[in-house]
This record gives sequence, structure tokens and C-alpha cells, in this order.
Amino acid sequence: MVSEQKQKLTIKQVAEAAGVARSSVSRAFTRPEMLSPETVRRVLDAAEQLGYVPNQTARALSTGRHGNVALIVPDIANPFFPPLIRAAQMEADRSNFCVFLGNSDEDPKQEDKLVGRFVGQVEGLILASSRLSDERIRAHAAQRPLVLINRDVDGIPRVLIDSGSGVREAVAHLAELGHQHIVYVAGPATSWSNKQRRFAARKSAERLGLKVDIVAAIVPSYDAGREAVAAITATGATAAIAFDDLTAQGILAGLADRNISVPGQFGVVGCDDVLGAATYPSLTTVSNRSVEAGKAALSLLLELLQSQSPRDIRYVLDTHLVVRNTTVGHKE
Amino acid sequence: MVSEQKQKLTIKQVAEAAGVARSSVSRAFTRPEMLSPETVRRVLDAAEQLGYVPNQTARALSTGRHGNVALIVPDIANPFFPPLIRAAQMEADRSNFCVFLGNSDEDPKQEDKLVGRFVGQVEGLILASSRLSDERIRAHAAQRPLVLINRDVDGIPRVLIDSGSGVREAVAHLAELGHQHIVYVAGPATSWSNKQRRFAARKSAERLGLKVDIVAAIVPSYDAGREAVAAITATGATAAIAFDDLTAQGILAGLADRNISVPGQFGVVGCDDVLGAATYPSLTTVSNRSVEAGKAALSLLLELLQSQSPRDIRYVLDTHLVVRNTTVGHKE
DNA sequence: CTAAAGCCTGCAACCGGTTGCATGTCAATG
DNA sequence: CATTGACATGCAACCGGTTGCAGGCTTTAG
Repeated sequence: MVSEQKQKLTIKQVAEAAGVARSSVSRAFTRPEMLSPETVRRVLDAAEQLGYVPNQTARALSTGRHGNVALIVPDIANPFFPPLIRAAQMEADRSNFCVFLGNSDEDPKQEDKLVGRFVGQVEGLILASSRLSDERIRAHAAQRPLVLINRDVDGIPRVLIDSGSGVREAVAHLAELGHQHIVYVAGPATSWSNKQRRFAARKSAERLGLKVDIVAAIVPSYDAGREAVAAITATGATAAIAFDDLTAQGILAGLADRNISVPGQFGVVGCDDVLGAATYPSLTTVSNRSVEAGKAALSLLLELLQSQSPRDIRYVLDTHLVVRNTTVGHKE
Repeated sequence: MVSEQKQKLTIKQVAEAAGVARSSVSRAFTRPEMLSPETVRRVLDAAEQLGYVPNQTARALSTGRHGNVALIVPDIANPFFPPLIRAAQMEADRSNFCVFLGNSDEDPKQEDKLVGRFVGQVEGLILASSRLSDERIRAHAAQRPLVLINRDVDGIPRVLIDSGSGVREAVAHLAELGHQHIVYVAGPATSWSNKQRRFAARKSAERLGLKVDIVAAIVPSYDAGREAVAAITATGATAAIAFDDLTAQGILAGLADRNISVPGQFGVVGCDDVLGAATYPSLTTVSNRSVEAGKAALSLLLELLQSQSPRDIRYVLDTHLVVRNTTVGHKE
């Protein structure tokens, strides 16, 4: 029976109950092979009986291992992240790690502040789509093992979702459909993914002889996409590739406001495939590997914690175009 | 200049640099009013110059305050939770608290395990839509301040989103439209919200003289909703109220598969308003107060940590029906 | 001018574990 | 039978702060 004590259970009471030294109790938990099986059993029994559970904080203080990691994302509410967070969290769980979650709100200052708050209590951190400067990232990485997701900084272990491949497929797809002038609706300037997508769009459009314009949406959101439509139509393009699905969804709404039919008069492609087929028309988009990315980043971090090998790791996941109904007509 | 030292900075070095005792350094940070302004400045300068930052773990060990709270949800990827998590996290942030995030995966065992893992490192916990038994919740609440979201256990501080009010409005709305037989598509059996919604649906349907059937979807998800459609149509009802928007969205898909038009032949109402107007037709649903709930729960918890007053708090947020196009025709 | 009252600051114990080293026991070995 | 070594356990220092208490110095009151 676990008695409802006032939380006063320390290693000392267990030691007394089992008739051994405090150190033996400690070892019974952490290195039982050092003790005789008989002693281990006696200690464990006493602990069980008292309802003792080792104090994680005290342990962390003397060993330096907290069993915690931190994960910082720009916006939890952006549907790209929850599956990633979930995957990371479950992976951490398998190794009995706890994860701190931070929301930087797309703000480098806030992100910096969060890192500072977390760093003293974790063994390592993961920054997803970090908005920090390379310099700050390097500074933090010097303090603690650090893994990046969707951010490419030399020498820092990173997991990258290569949306370039999917975007190239998207451009080719649009070209095949006869579009000759497209627009890329950009996301946050500090976003690595955005740079990558913009570059891929421009590059492959040029190669295929398409004209391409860039329109900025700054913050990736439904509203930003909706507002960007004025600028988009002003370019005279006949199709848009948006930084992400949320933006694309906003664009769809903006086009509907103007009675421009999709895909008839205008084609739209998203990125990240976070909406499933839930939009109307269902969104053609670039597939997402966020679950794998979250899982990979976490296990990479744990691996780094084990072997202090500071190898330069760059793990890339490629993507593909998922064709739905915002580029090609349905039911025709 | 912050030198790139090996993390060896302790209170001791600062004490030496400033020419004071360790205790004075400690006080300079925690209770400057106890020291002469001159000393405080000297210590802070030295600390600044060395790049010293107090060790949170050591501090937690002696004070018992970790500055951490834990938040456990059944499924991060369920769009109901991210805004709630985000709100909670930002509220914690305002008080310099760090938040551990746990994903119970809808599994009581897992939830229990997570609580156990977190409890040693946090000052308090928040369980959102807990799947634990009342008994377990009480046991945990006895150890640490604990706030529930969408779970009503006597004596445990709780924040409840009263979807009952919105569901009643939904039933009235359907009755007004002429529906005489509706079905409630249920969610997880252990979910308080589910019980509440089912009860409200049944009760107000009876009062208005509608026939009501219950169909189970068990796990709230798109797929579950889609699969439930067979059972739904089998009842002969002409409208459904789903446990949540995800389920409702699945139902829309299932109905489309069967070429049943919405809202013409069948009416659908969701709950939680997590999809905005993104479905097609846009979903009539019950509004959600998850952001407020997250924020309220966190600040309630922090408040409890301050004043050890074990009052019985029950904070209720009411909801309303948001009428869109899955119940009444659009463009007519 | 002396005593009482503050105000600062340092000492040392403490939070609850972990771990290097020393000690003691017992069996294997020469 | 004495020596060596393996093994099990205890001692005490340490992780990096916090805090009750006491002492020294200055200020205020008598």
C-alpha cells in the first residue's frame, strides 16, 4: 500500500528500512550489478513498500543527466507541427525522456529566450524551423547538443525535408497543364523551407521556360494567403504555388471571393499536405514528411547524447507532388 | 564578452570575482533587497561579465520550485488541442514557467506513466480531456496541484468548456429545419465532453420531440467518422451531430461516397469549430473556447501554486452554435 | 557617551541523490 | 597456512545553489 505521506520520502528512509547505507540504495536503482542480488531485492522491496521514487532533480544535479529535451517550434497551431511534435514526443517517450515544448511565435527574440530558459534543464534541444540567425544557433549548439529541423547550418546536425523535389514536380505539373506564368507566394523570410521552395520554383520554372513572379505573404496563414490574392492576380499569372497549405487555403478563399474558379481559371498548389483532402476543391500539394522528421530528429539527438561524436550530420527526406483538384479539373 | 567556457560557471566563481560570499551572490539574484545596492551591483556586474546564469536544477533542489508545469493531452495532432497548448504555453511563459508536454495517445496507462515521469520535475500539472479514472486523478491531485480541462471531478480545480449549451442550440436548429430523427455520433467513452454532448443531444431532442439514436465512433478521427456513416444511414435519421469536427468531416466524406447530398438530403453538425470554414460544404458546428480554456487552466494553476488555498474551483465556458452550410443550403 | 536597534554579510547546514575510495569478508591459489 | 584478489558495502565528499542564524558595524535614542 502506498501511504499518503507528505512527500518526505528520501533515500535515507529507504536505507534505514532496508538496513543499508544510502549509497547502497542509490546503487540498487542505478547499478544493481554492483550489489549482491540479495541486497538489491531487500532495497527494492523496502522502496516499493514505502512507495519511494528517486528524486529526479537531485539525481540531475549530481549526474548532469536530466532526462529532458526541449523542442521549440515557431507556431504549434500551424498544422505542420503537431504531427511532428507528436512523433518526437513519442520517440522521446520510448527512452523515458521528457520533452519541454516551446512556441517561439515566429519571433527570434522569443526563441532565444526560450532556449535560455530551457537550456539549464535539458540534455539537448531540437529547433524546428528555427527563426534564429546562424550565429545564435551556433552559439547555442556550443552549449548543448542541438538538432535542427528544416534549417541547414553547416556543422550542426540537421534533419531536412527537401520540399525542393516536390516543388519541382509541381512546376513541371503546371507546365504540362499549359501554364506559362506562375507565381510563388512566399512565406517567412527567415524560413529555410521558404528559401528552398522559392529557389526550386524559380529555377525549374526558368528551365521550363515559364515566367515566375514572387509575392510575399510573410506569415504563413489563412488570412495572409487571402490577402495576397490581390497581388497574385495583379501579376497576370494563371497558377500559384504557395509556401504552405494554410496560405494556399487562404488563396482559395480569396479567389472564391473574386469569383475566379479553381482549377478552371486558376491553378493552386500548396505545400506540406496538412489539410488532407479537406479543402474544396481538394488541394494539390507537396507531400510532407513531418512525422518522420520529428522522429528522426529526436532519435538523432538521443544518439548524440550517447556517443559524443560531433559528426556533421545532414539527414534529408525528399518529397513529392500529390495531385488533387486545385490544378486539374475533377469530375470531367 | 561571454567567453566560451566549459560550462563550469558556478556561484563560487562569481563570489570570488566579486569578492563576496556565495550566499551574497545567491541573494543578489533572489533577494536583492537584503543587500546593499552597492553589493548587488558588484555581484551582478561580475556575473554579467563572466556570463553566469544560475543553475535551475540546483535551485530547484533546495527550494522545491522548479518553475515547470506539465500539460498532458490525449492527442496533440487533434486540432482541438494545438491552440489550447499554445495558449497555455504562452501564459506559462509570461510567468517564466517552462511546460512539459505529454501525449497520452488516448491511453489511460500511458497518461499515468507520463504523470509519473513528470511529477518529480514540476510544480503542478494540467490534464486536458483526461482519460484517467476519477480515482487516479484524485491520487495524482493529492501529490501536486492539478488542474483539469474538460473533466469534471468534484474537489479538483477544473476548467470546463460547456458544449452542452451549443449542442442544445444545434438540436433546436435542426428541429426548426424540420428534422424529426437525428443521430449523435459519439466519441471516446471516457471523455467527459462526449458524455456531456450526448446527454445534451438526447435531452433536448426528447424535449423537442425528436427521435435520437446514438452511433459510436470510439476514436475521434476522420476515418472513424467516415466508417460510422454506414451505421448512421442505417438508423434512418436525417441529420447527425458529431462528437467533434474531425468526425464530422469524416462523415461528410462518407456521405459524399454514397452520393448523399449535404445539406439537401442530410444535415451535419460538428463540435469544436477547429476547421474554420475549410470543409465543403462549410461545417455547421459548435464554437470552441479552447484558447481561453488553455489560458485559464494555466493561470489557475499558477494561482494555486501561489496561494495554497484548496478551494473547489469550477470554471465554466459556454458555447454557441455556429451555423454554416452543412445544415442549411447555401446560395439559394 | 552608552545602549538598543537595524542593516549587511558571512558561516555552515541543508536539499537528495551519486560516486571514488577505503575497508572488510571470503574464497581461490601457491 | 598465509597471500592475493574479487566482491560487496559503507564513508564522505560533491553537484550548485538556498537560508537560518550569528556577528560586526553603523545609526538612533536615552
